[in-house]
Amino acid sequence: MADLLAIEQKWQKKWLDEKIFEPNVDKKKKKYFVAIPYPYTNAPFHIGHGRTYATSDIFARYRRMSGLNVIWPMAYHVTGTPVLATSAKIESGDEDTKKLFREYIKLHTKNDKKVEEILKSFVNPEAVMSYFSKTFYADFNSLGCSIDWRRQFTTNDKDYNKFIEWQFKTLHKMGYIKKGEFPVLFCQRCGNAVGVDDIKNGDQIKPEVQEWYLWKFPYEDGFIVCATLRPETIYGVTNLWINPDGNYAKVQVDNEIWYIGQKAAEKLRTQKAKVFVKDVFLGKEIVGENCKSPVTGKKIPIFVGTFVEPQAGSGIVYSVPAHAPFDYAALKDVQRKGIAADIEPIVIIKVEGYSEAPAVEAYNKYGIKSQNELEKLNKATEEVYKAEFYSGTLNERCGKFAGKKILEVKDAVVEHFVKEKVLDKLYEVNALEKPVKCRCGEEVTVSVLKDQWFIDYGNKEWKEKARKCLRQMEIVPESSRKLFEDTIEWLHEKPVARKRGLGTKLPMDPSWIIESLSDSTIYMAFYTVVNHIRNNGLKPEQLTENFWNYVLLSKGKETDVEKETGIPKKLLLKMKEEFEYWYPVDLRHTGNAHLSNHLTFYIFNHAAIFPEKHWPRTISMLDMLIKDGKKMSKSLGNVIPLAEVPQRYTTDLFRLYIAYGADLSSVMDFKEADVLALKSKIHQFFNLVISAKKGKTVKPCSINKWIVSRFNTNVLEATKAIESYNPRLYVQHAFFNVLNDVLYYQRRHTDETLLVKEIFPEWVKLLAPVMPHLSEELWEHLGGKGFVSLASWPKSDKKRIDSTIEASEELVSNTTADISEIIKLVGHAAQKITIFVADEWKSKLMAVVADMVEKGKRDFREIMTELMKDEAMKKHAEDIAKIIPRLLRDVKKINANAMGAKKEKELLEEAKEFLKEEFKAKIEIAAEHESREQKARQAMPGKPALLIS
RNA sequence: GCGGGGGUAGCCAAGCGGUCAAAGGUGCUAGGUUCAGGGCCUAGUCUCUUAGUGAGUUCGAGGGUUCGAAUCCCUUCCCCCGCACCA
Repeated sequence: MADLLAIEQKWQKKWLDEKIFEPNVDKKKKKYFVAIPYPYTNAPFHIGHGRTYATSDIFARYRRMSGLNVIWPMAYHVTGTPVLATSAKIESGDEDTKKLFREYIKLHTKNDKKVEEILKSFVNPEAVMSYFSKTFYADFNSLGCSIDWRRQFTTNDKDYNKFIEWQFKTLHKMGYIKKGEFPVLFCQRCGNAVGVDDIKNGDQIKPEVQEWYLWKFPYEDGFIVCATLRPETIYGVTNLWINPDGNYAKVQVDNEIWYIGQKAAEKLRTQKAKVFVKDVFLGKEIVGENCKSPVTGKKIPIFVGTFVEPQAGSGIVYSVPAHAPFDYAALKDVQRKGIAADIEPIVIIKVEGYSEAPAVEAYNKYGIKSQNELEKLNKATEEVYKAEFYSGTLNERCGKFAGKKILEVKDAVVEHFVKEKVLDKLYEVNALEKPVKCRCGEEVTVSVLKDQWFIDYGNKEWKEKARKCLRQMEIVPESSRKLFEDTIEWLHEKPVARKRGLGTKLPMDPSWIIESLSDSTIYMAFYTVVNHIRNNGLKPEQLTENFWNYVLLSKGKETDVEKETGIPKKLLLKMKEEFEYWYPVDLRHTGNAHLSNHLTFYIFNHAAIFPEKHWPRTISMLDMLIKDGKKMSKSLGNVIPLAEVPQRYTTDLFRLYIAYGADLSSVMDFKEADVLALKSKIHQFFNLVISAKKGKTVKPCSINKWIVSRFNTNVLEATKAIESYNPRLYVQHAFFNVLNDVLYYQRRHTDETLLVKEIFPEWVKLLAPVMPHLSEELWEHLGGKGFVSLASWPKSDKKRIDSTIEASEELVSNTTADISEIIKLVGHAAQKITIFVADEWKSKLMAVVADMVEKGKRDFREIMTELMKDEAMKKHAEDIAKIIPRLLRDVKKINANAMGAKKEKELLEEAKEFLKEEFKAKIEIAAEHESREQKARQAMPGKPALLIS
């Protein structure tokens, strides 16, 4: 058995040695830029990464063979906190971390002493980065990836920093970067913002920032503050509800006095500049008093509401009885006690399908009797809110907002009244389970960060540009487009910088570091020039704003830039030329997990900075990879490192399995048993090609025409599949279908000359994208010139695709199958097999019926009449009358392409030897009418009758 | 909650108005093979029937459109993913 691993290593070395994947600007050739997200350097690759990279390589190799000048560069992402965290943990002697990384290192290093040395060096983040970039390089190569390695860099390199600074200055000038307040989940003890990962059971309890709106109702020396999620209902307020036994406080908040729940006052401490409790009181102490509506100035009384939770929101709620079932229920309760008799629900929302006041209607419908019937009230509330939200419109009582749809009015209301200083916000930690605690044990709060830097994906013009960019792009799979559209819509201000981590300093404010999702959006442009920067020893300070403006945006004059930076004009021109040749990115291929962040940012940032001609072309995505039905995870111990792939399976086998195992758009379940089952197919293929014998001449015969036709069909289909980013279908045609055809061909025909001379060289090329190593080896064996990786993609010759000949062979193979079946039923081997070919009139019959059914005529009499117009058919009238109903009942039995009795007989005669061999029996072929056998009458076009004896 | 994707034979997974009892793989069964080493080939694998081209019931469930539906429409149940400051 051939040593496939050795073959693979041999070719990987040759590819690198001969630098065949290092393309240069060639204006005669169309370029194709493949840019796969650079990997993050704090853990080794596993086979999940392998799925992304193997499929990328298939696309890159295909494009290269189809004549494009393909470039696929690669770099390393190191910005952010994870690498720092790793180093910190190693330094602190964290045994779990050490153990984990020791295992990682062992994947590439056998020597134990060396392993420990490397591990020790990891206290330095630089060492972690450089170590993983080296192993990544090795892994990419051992996967056979056709990468141009001249352009590698890390995102912490000085020149890269300069590039990112330029990007952010540019965005800042456009007004897309701004400063503002921002609420975050925060741990007071750690003094840090906390993400889901930093929170105990964070992934399960799903902590989030809940935003409450606070309406300020003027009262005495300040305001009574009510929390709501529906600020637009303010016009319908009749009174306030307060829990009589709840703890409340008179609080100084900045320069105002607020009357609010004590718990709320605590929450405000981390959200407002100044919060000072002046006095405390129980809810009942202000029951019966009045405040004023902040929008109408109307008198608003305060009543007892036992349903009010003092800890939630501000601990005081306002009542909108017309639209909130809870409020109406509470109102009825107090009215029963003879209080508030004069209060009537104020209707402010018009809702389709509801009477005047939806809450009143729901209250009656559910038969609610008190504010304590939580279950019914919650149901009623949900129903009313939904209806109001989707089909409600504010009515004439709502001032300048009258006539607006609820769906659209909220933001406008908020914006207006925040300006009027009667509406404010309160943030609260919300989660499926409370309290929410940091890993350190401290309870998580919401803090409002002042002076936070944002990137404003909410900007209207920018969104419009992003939409336009998306519209022009090809999205694979197309079904994901909607998700992109939605993401573009909901994205808004995103914090763009942090205080911690590696990365580029924000040029507007160097105390901040640009966060790592934001520094990786347009870096593909950097690939096009980084080799020149490095080869010419350009210094970071030479890479000024004007330099980038000139090279990447064609702004300014080279002489001016030369003067400013000292970079020779010639070099500037060269870099600009290179950028303009390679840009835009043609293909970005990555996991669909990146859709709602990275990939959408990629679109946004390109749309902002570059002119339309440099906007990205195609994004293709793939789903994740799981192993034997389970997610791969360290804790399950089922992670297969990519570094083990060559030894464990051989690379081409892995690639074939990855490409074939699942559609890109679905989750791939990696089953080792299936991979190994495929192994035999690869060996079969390899041996088939390598041991085929070549004769001198090819004798024309129909089976030869058949294999040529079939092969051309498969080339056509395989090409279509790979063009539409479907590796699975490509492999099915290029590998499995061709293999099956060749095997069948060999049964039918012993001479292999045609295969060796015409089919195999093309087949090997066809397989080169998915199995590049074996293809190179076989290409060489077959006498191909140069590398198959650089050979031209097989062309499908449509003239040689002959559906008649394929159908003819189907007659033979179907007949073979039928014979086997009957032999099996008979239970003994056949001595003589008689094949009766259907008479000519049956073919005519088929043609006529097919034609009529095609035209929508399926009436028995009509068809019969049509057939009887033909004199020759009349004598078969009785048979015809039996056949037609059968055909009509089951349209697929109509053989519209019947080739005729004569042709059928010829073909079977030609296959006589084959059948004889196959069944070791005497074969006789006869026309239906030549025989008296009853069986003979069963013959139909394309389906001869059989008699076995 | 909002948004997206999906439910196909023992399992995985294609198909997305007729050529569909439904590709391919895997599992299982039978036969063959000068086949020792996780081979290879052929056939079968919803039910019944039959010396094959026959009948019935299937593609989460229930309705509908159509001469015809796994494929289109409606209702319903179930599963997965995203909702950010985290790479």
